[in-house]
Amino acid sequence: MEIPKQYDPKQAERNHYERWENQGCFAPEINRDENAPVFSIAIPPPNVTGSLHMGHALQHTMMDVLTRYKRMCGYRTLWMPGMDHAGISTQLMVSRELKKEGLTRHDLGREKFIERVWKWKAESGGQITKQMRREGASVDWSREKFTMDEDLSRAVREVFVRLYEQGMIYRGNRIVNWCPSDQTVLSDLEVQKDPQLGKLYYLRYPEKNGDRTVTVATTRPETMLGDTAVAVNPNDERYRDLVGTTLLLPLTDREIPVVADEFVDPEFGTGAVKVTPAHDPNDYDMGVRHSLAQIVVIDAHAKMTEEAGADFAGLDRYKARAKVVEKFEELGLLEKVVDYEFSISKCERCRTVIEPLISMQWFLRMDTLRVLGLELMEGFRKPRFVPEVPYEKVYANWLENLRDWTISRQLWWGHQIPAWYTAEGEIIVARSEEEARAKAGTEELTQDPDVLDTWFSSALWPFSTLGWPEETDDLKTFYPTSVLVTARDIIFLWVSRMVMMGMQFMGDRPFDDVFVTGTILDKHGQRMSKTKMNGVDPLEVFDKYGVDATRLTLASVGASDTRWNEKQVESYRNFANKIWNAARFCLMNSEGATVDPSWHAHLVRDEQGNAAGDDHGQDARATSLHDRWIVSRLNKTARDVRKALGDYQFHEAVQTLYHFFWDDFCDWYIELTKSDVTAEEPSAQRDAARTRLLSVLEQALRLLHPFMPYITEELWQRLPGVSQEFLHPAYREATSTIMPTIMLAAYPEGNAGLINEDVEWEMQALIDLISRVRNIRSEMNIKPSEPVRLLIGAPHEKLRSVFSANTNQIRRLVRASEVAVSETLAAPRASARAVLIGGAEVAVPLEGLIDFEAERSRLGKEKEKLRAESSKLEAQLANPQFAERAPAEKVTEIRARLADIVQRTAQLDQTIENLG
RNA sequence: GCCCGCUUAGCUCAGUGGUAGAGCACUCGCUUCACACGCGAGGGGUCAGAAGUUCAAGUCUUCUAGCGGGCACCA
Repeated sequence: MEIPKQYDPKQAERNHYERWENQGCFAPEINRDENAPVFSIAIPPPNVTGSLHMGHALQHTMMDVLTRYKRMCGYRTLWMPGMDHAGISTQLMVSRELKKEGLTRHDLGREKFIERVWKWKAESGGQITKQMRREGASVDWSREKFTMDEDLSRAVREVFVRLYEQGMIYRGNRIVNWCPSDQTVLSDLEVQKDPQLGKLYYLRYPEKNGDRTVTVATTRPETMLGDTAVAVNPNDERYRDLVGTTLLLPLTDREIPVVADEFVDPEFGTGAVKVTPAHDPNDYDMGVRHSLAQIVVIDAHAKMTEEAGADFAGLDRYKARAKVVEKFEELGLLEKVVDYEFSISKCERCRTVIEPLISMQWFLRMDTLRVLGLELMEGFRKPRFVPEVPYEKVYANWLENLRDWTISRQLWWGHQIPAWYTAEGEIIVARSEEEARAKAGTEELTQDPDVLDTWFSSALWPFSTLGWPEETDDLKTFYPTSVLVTARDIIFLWVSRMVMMGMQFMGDRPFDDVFVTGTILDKHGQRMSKTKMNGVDPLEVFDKYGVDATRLTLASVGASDTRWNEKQVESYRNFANKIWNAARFCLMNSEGATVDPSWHAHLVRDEQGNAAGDDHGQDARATSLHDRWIVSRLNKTARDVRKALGDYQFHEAVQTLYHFFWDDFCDWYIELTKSDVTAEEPSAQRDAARTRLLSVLEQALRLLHPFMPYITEELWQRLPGVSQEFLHPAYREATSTIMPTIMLAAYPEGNAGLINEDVEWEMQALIDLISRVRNIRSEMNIKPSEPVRLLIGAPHEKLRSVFSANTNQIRRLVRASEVAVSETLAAPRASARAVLIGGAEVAVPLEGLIDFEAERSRLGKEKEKLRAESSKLEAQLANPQFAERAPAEKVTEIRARLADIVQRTAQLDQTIENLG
């Protein structure tokens, strides 16, 4: 059998995904067990313009691990894939393409432009779907959804109409965040606050009837052209007599009042605030409170309007700023300009500085929805946030201070708002134009040109993708979904909105659990971002180290932030290679054997802990200590992995598997079984050992599969004897005609009856013996090729039989020429010795080789370690309160440990004395 | 200003009251018939600091320092 010495991930990655997908292994229908429990995940839909980044790879890995794991456990699993239409980004992308052709979207017109977007999507959108196949993501592509699909669009219209009819959606002229570059309104969440080093300008406004001036401070002098008042705090002594008086607004012929408002902080600036209701959210509110005029001096392109006066009309906002300052200076009304650090609102996508503008938009009232979202957190159907701290609180905090959500966008790409206007300006909200005409009783209708915020449709994702508003089987089966796996920054944007919409329209939470992943930072601890150019491309990592190794790395990140560490991927690449070579060894020695998943069945212990058929290796099936031990280890591993995954402790699951495979299986089991397995002559004993080895490997591959789908499938397919019988019963019916696959094999159970602590203790003694002798060899500088003799003294009868039964293995692993086991140790003076578990001792006679000084120092170090531990334990026991208050079992444990150390110390002393 | 998180081996990180761990890096020795992406043996930690609770604290409480994040305000 020719198997390369090095694992080639690319080859395995090419071999299996297509078959999995084509054979329908990802679809829930493959499970024919009517009573199967259900597991479902709705993918946080990636952006149609996006391509895979580390954050996706991280979340997809975790979702896929969970999905594959649950599938192997026999759940009816659905991981629903899809994308959102990313209104602004997509429109920008296609507009940029048009620009290269010398066109704008207006040249094409709305309809042609939308066609062009669909064409773009078909040709270059959705890179992520291809990349997800590379990741091995076991999503059901037959159900793939896109937020602009007709069925999802219908759900959007339905929700809009219902919310409107309930009075939760309204249209209003209010101050909003406007992006002068994208020419659309943005929600609060699409606005990014950036720190900025700017200036604070102190401007003087003269009194109408008097000689005084009032100084106001502003970062935006150009807005003074739209001022309609100056506000002071009602309790501010300095300005009390000014309240109610009139000021002359410079550069205009306007007279503005001084008003008193609690909002003004007397401590800040001059304590007098210019009020520009049309261009500042706080001023807008003040304007409403004092019935001030709203004078629009800046337009949608951030240029000054006619209202700003002839000198300024048409100027860009920054040019106007300079000009205003210049004029104030000329008039002697500029008191001072100081450097000032503040934060400025920018468009999250294009980084243009936001212009607060008064504009007619659609809003979703948040008060009722907020209550739904908060009530859920107190109810018994509350989603479990993992980690609970701090995300449960973050989520609730945000809900508590929410402002109404601006849901309209001045774009063409998106769900056009299902609202029509009659010639008289009456608003008709309907599911379709026909319905609108019927409602209005006229044909003369114009549809609102705006579209809805992309997140409006994303908020419906967990149920719209399952067929809502129809009561489909999918909806009944898979809602609520089992878990949402997502990044921190999506909690507000998406999680809370999905919860509110789910509660409103499904009457239930959209997911049972919310797992919030950590963030992968660059090696300096900075967030990866396009602008910083510090991102690591997951596809490059796949190419360099393989998908499976990358998945293990990502799964280890868990819920806390972690710096990207390529060395870590390398070590998992090495792990994959280790798996490959372990399998290579098994396969190279597999003649005469086939995998038998139930070979260990006779080892199951009953409730009293007695092993059925276990008569210490005398059984015809001839299980050795290491066979019983690896079965115990394997079941413990399965149990621990299951527990870890149940708690979303991916890192712990990976560690457990890594340790089991490398340390237990490779370093000990394979090494201990080698002498049986590699026998030249065929024999029943040899083939039985080979069968056991292959069978353990097969179980190990199943354990690893959810994390490392490719290598496990690649190797599993090569195992002799794998068949339909290996699959979980739920899949046998549907898969009778297809090739068996490890992804539908039953996940190992972690059977408590197969965990045997006595066996583990005996094995530990054997491992201890071998390690101690190896340590002696190394410390005494004995050449690896030089055989040694071992004299073992073991007062414990059980251990004597363990050592005696394994003399072959011991000889092999420590290169011993002879292993003599007796009750008490009688060794020549010139021996190196070690004290072992269970009161046993080992001596390695080293006539002429031993350096007595070195040996004394080696034993001295040993004793020092024991002394350190015993003094700790003694101190603990010396405290009378310890015995009084600590649990009895703890006291017993400590006493036993101390007794053991005392005994070992005595043995060591004896040994040192014997050295002379 | 309010809230939260982090600080453990040289590095990256695990560790939910009871013997301080892993990977990488480091030292020494090995072409041992699965694997040098390997094998064997080692060294390395007053768990940021202080005080407290407890029989017992890396783990719980409070405070301090440093780093990071979120929210509000920012005239």
